[in-house]
Amino acid sequence: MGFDDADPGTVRPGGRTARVRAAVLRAAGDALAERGFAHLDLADVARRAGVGKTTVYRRWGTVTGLVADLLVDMAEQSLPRTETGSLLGDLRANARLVWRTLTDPRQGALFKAVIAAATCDAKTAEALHRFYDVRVREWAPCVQQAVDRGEVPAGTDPYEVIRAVSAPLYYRLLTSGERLDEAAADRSAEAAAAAARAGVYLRDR
Amino acid sequence: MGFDDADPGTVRPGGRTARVRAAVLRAAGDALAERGFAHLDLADVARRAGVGKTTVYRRWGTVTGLVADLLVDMAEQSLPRTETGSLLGDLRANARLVWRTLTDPRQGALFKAVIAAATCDAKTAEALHRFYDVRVREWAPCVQQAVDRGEVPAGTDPYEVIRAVSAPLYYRLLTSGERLDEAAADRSAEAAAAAARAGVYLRDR
DNA sequence: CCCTTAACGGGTCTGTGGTCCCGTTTGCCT
DNA sequence: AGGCAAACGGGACCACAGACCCGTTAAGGG
Repeated sequence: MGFDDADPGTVRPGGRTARVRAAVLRAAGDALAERGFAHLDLADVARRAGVGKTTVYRRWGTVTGLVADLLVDMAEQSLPRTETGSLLGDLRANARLVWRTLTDPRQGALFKAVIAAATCDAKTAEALHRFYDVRVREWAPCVQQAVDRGEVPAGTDPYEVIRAVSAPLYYRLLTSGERLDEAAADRSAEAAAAAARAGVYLRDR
Repeated sequence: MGFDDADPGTVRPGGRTARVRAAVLRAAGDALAERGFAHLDLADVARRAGVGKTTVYRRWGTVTGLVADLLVDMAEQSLPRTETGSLLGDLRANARLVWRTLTDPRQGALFKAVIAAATCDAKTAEALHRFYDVRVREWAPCVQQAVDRGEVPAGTDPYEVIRAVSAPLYYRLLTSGERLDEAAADRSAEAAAAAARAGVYLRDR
């Protein structure tokens, strides 16, 4: 007795299994970016990946399940942050990175789709939260450095500052028809820096 | 010859037609809040509304089409803003209104679903943009009043300030697992006010 | 207060997204 | 290197979302 049968792909993760996963996730990203979350068909993903559709259904089961795994994969490939020596410079670098990502045709559409998927399924939402957690952690140190330099008050919450940089860009992407431009990115960095200097992001007040 | 046949519901918009629309939109909102965008079934909406499913398919056709009409309806019922006499007070009132909306179980889920739908269809996205445009326009005057009072520099873009208040709340709702609390609402209002005072939202620089 | 016809509703049909079965390939352990 | 079973692949199968047909109800104009 016992739970002999684990999820497919966990017992023999090497060789073919890994190749199949890579091909399917790649295809899923493409399909998601091109056709959007609502029109995603797992059979189409299988076709693009050159894989049997049974395989996709067996290993991922649903669209949201596939997106969740895609997010795990995306979280693993984190880009390193750049350091400029000032808080505003660092935040601006971060804002422009986000801006470039969201305005890139493939990436922008992909992020929209992934966010849509996360609103429809708890597991996927969890994966999305992890993804952003990784990104925020990567950039948070620049705020601590600013505290050490005396640019912002001690006790400033680094995570809140970093999130404040991205928030306006995502909000605009999702709720506004206006084009995201570089000026918007710089503005969001400046706003976050100004608020941080003013002590808005101090912990427990 | 000619395009005699307009969209259903446009030629005889009174009486039964209006009742059906109201019932269906109400049911759609309920279903969307309960089951989410991905699991929305038009036949289920019809059942909840006490209406034939043929009617729903004929008038709205697709899930995203229905959501788009729901957004038009939502945009029409705009709540009046409150005035407190200071920019920070007004922004805080706005932030708390958004916060209350997003943390309300039904409304919060509904907004998530509606945003998800908008990422999947251009028409729906258009409707969503209009919805937020209405909301932002409703609140923008408080920024102009702050300019008149000398609280923020002349040339400050009112729309940018109002959007800056909502952005962190929506960003957190969508990308973070953490609970949205009143403190977060107040912080977003303070951040927007601080950035506005610092001249971050000045037009054309 | 009719008459026209826009709009609704039940019933039926069909295309396709998703499941299942079973034979084949290939990791991985000894 | 050999063998066991994990994972894959093709294709048949099934359930149901969504289209269609046609008879019924009730707006709205004269």
